[in-house]
Amino acid sequence: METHNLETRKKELIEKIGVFYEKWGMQPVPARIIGLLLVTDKPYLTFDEITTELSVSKSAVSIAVNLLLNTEQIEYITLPGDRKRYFKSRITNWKDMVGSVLDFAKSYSSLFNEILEIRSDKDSEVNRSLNEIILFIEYIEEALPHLISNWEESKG
Amino acid sequence: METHNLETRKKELIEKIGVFYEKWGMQPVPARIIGLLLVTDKPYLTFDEITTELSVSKSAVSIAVNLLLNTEQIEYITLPGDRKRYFKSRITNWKDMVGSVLDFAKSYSSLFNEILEIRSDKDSEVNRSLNEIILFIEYIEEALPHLISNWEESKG
DNA sequence: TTTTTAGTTTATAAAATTATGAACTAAGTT
DNA sequence: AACTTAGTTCATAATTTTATAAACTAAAAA
Repeated sequence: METHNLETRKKELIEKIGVFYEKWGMQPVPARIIGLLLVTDKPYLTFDEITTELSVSKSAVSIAVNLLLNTEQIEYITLPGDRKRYFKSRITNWKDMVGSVLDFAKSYSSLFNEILEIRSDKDSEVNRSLNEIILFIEYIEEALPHLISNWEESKG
Repeated sequence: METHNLETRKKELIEKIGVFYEKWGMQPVPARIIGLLLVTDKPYLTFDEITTELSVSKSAVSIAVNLLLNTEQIEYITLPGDRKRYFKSRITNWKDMVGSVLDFAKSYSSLFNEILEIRSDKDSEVNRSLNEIILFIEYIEEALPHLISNWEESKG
């Protein structure tokens, strides 16, 4: 199989994407795999292509790929009579991401509820703010589906 | 000054808050300071109260407190004729946080624009998704101020 | 002027994370 | 049956992060 190397500019962008995701707590190798799968023009990359394009050990790729599969950030297909897995980014399922932002907001909300319960100074500034945030998150939770469907409509 | 120790349940909640923030990439000590300032009933805590409540060294508190001040997550007041700083959580300014969520979305958007520019396969699935995400973020950016003002109204 | 207070800075130690190579597995090929 | 492929697992090494103690600073108090 012809192994066509990515050019320097693409490699640089992969590093940049890597740093971007690292800042949000992702590990270096998974972050660069995400970048690689977004930058490459090939619809799918194999395990081996990932190791060679990123110059990273098989073990690192193995661990990273499984992490990204578990967190549903990448997926793979297989071809009949071919043991290799063909990986691609799951960015096409980006609407799920919006849902996970909401899940994040809700986990915040339930933590804040716990804080409210333990505080005895019931009418402090902090209590008022925590209450407001909890209510605002509920409001967003309700409004978001409408927002999305409005957007879907607006773009036809 | 009377030093009233926090009870076990509050200490446990501070650890839980700490772990919550750590999962989002925050360092342990800053994460626990955020928790402490949310859980305590005192309106303000001094540097020294933070070190003793969290059983953490002065240097760790010094570094953490400055990090949290720089990222505008806490603030402090001073009292006349008193060299101590009195720290509190900036959670009361939570509406600014909503703005920073948007900033985050915009930084995502500009990264995705860079990816689009470098890709040659202009009508792939990935290109369509990246484009959609960029447009959706623009839409949210426009819609959010209205959403907030509607909420402000609805709660009177 | 000396001491105390309220921190900051720095060198170092301890712990956790990350990456690697080598050995291994399990399926498919020759 | 031996070999190759497509990975996985594990022990170890390298790097980074985090925390500490101790020395330091700058202002205020005694």
